Amino acid sequence: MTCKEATALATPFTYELLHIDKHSGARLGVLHTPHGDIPTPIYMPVGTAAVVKAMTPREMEEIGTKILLSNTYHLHLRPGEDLIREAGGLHAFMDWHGPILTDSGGFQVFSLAGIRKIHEEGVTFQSHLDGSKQFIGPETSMDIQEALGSDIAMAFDVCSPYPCDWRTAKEAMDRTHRWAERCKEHHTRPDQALFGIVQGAFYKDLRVESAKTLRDMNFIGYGIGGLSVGEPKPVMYEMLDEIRPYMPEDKPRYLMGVGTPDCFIEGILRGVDMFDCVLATRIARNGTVLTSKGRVVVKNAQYARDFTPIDDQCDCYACTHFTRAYVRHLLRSGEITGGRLASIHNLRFLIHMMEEIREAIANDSFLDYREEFYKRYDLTRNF
RNA sequence: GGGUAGGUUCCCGAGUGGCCAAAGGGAGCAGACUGUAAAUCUGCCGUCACUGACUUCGGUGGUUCGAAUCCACCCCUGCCCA
Repeated sequence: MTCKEATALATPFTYELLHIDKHSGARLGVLHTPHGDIPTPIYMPVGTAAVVKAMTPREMEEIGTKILLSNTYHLHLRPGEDLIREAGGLHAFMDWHGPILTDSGGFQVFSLAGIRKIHEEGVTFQSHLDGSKQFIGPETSMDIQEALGSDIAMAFDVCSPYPCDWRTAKEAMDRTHRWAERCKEHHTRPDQALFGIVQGAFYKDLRVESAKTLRDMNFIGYGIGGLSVGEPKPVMYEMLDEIRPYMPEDKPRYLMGVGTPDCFIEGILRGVDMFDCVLATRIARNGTVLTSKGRVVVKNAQYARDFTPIDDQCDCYACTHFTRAYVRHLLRSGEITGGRLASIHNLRFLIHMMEEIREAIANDSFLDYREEFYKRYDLTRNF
């Protein structure tokens, strides 16, 4: 046994598959991390800049958050990982003592496409903050994530757009695999798990190849990247169906960036364990809330005199104390509290949904839950 | 009473003979948002029978081929003097 293998055995990370729903195949599990256990399936709220926008860690805890996301690229540029290390790591810095997953910066290579150049070595880009020239490669990303001290680090990947021709998708995928190898090679922290990321755009052969290749690299868990980048939902579901047979049963699967209620259900049905998404908090600040009956653009005029809660089925602070009319008033007045209340609600909505889903899976009734959901939830406006 | 600045589409405000249904804000209305360059962005915002027509820039009358823009008088508002 090599030293590295010994460390791997000693790693405080384990995924336990607790139960598989008899009828749907949905997975119920738990991920043990140094900062606590995470029941799966799980929704992970996103705190890009070491904060879930408009929320305090105490509030995150109150709504039942089990794990947060943060971001390598953004924290690297500001305030810098050295400062965060000096502060005692990301957990101490932001006063969140539960598990944290950091995205590698790979998505920013994709979303900030206009100001970067991808080479084999890594990515050179212009800082979106001050225009200065920057570089992040697989090793840099690992160094930053280790300095941040997140519980789960993601490999530095190349996310291709939709649509994307096969050759470009293949190149992005191959590079993702080479970079995954380099990430694994460079990564040292035994108290931090490293997840590889499946790519392959919207080509079944590539997705399968990617899933197999990464499986053979033996990561602790697997991200499924490059989805929900503008493709129709059925296309995404098809990709999930395709790779499922090649995803290790005993490892967690994380569908990156996905976060509408219906995508949760369809993802879980296809074996996904983890999700993250900015949608809930972003649409909240922009005046839309999620409810058990579907989305409600609460800032619209029709709710001016609606003195009922955002969602009468919800137990969150916003729903148990305030009305749609009031939240709408705050949102329209540009009052920070409007975005805060809507964020509290939307996050709680998704977290609570996952709680219900886990219970349904435990009872082998996930298909019934799914049917009920589609019956009551209006999807005519996309999510 | 005298002087002076001004009255523009819901509000503020630009326009000072045709390119003006009239810049730009704001407000309002709606849409978008899926590993957060997002408390952001986009569209509409006089009326209608909407690739066109009609009504509008304090009021009335006038000059002109043509007026929110020029002239006369009137009404109103701010400021200064008495």
